[in-house]
Amino acid sequence: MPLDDQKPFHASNVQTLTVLVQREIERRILTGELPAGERLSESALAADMGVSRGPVREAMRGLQQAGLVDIVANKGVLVRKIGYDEAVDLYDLRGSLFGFICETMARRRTDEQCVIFKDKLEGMAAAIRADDKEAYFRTNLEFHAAIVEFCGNSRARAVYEGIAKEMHLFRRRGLSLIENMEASMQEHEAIAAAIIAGRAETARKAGVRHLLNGRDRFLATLDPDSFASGSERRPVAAG
Amino acid sequence: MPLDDQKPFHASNVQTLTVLVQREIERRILTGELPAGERLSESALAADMGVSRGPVREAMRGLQQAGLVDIVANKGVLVRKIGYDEAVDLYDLRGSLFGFICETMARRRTDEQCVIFKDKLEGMAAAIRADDKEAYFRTNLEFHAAIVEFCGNSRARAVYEGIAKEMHLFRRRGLSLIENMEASMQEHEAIAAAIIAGRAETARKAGVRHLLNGRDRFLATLDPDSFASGSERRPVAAG
DNA sequence: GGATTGACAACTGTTGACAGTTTACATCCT
DNA sequence: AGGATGTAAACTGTCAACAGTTGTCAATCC
Repeated sequence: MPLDDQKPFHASNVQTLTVLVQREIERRILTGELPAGERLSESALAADMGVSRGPVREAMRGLQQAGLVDIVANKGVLVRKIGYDEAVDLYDLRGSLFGFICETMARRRTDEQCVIFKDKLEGMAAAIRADDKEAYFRTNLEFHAAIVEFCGNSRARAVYEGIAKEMHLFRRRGLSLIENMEASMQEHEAIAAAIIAGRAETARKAGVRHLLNGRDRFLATLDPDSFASGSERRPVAAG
Repeated sequence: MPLDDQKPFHASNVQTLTVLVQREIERRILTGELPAGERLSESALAADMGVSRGPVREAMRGLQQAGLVDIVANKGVLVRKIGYDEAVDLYDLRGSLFGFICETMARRRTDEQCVIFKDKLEGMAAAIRADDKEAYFRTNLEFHAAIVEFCGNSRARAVYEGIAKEMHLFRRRGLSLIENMEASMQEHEAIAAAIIAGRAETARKAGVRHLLNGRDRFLATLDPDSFASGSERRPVAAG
């Protein structure tokens, strides 16, 4: 079982190979180890991980449904390649989902959640005072994760996280640390304030705006020609 | 190949058994032929469809990612059972998605789309005048499908349709024809007017409201105890 | 009588092998 | 020389068999 060599005593090997394989391939895709557009060979992957082709094929089926790979009959499986327009679409969709999640948390939040929530916020503020971009990046992730977790709508959470993973397929060119921490922080404070106050619609708008701002910041740093090297549309749309 | 016996001349059998099997099982689940909570035996399904277990297992993996079944290691696969709270969550999420889709179509709509769109609307109006509930139900579906297609955000469309499928897991108790056609029609007209006028935010709100009204109409017809016969939470939440 | 234990049956997880398709390459014809 | 054609290698799709686990049921022990 070459996938996890160190096998703790009673680690209860109740983990299917398929799950392990899927997780591993997903990791390789998300880290860019397997770049977008790459053609994946079942045999090669199976041999590389020391398993047979069955689990690999099953894992592929899961990754396809998650939108990380495309499967073409009798040809193979390709790491999905996302064009400019699709990237914009994904940002918009994710923004809408995040807005919904903020709105939902604003409706359902509990007191203890608010406490933890304020903690994350303070963590980010501290990172700004220390001018520690790395720490800000980390607490920023925690802040977002907290919202998504606390919203309490588990299906929304799963969909949101799926879209987020999918976006790694194109965001992996210069892993944008946040440049303008102050602006980002203001948006976070607006979100947090609305959620804590229980103002659902305000929270929604703040959440959407935050992610759309992120979208624009990202697209601004981008030469559109760096996209669409595949079979993609041009930046006509989204008007 | 017992699944599709009639094989047209050059129908290019470039269809994987896995896809066929997945579609068939999905159909059985969506029609209620395989009820929620049912335990699915790979061997039985494989034998029933005249294929081996491999394609069936792969299909299951896809259905799991789609949220239609749960897979438990070494025990089997269960048709997913959705509790009351989860149903509410799904309605909310779907409503938000539909709002986003309406908003997006309002931004991107073309003239010819508007023409087709008005056609569907007129079809519904005609069904109301004829007091033909069945026809209204059908054109209603077409109306919704048109919006989802015309919004142009293919990922949003896929996610939305996935959630819609998932909701068949609990909506299948009395397949609600629309009782109050007039109220429903007014909401449709509000959506259509906003989309045609290009008022994105208005369209979004109208879309969300339409689906939330549908949610409330559905929940009202429901004895909460008819749910949650599984391992589910109670209607405590959503406050 | 009730609980525990052990064996058996059924099923899932995984593998290796076979069949059909695609793709690349070398050969042949124009 | 350039293009078409046929062949072979590589890979995917599918299957049948093996190994390991789970759950059941009966026999045994307290």
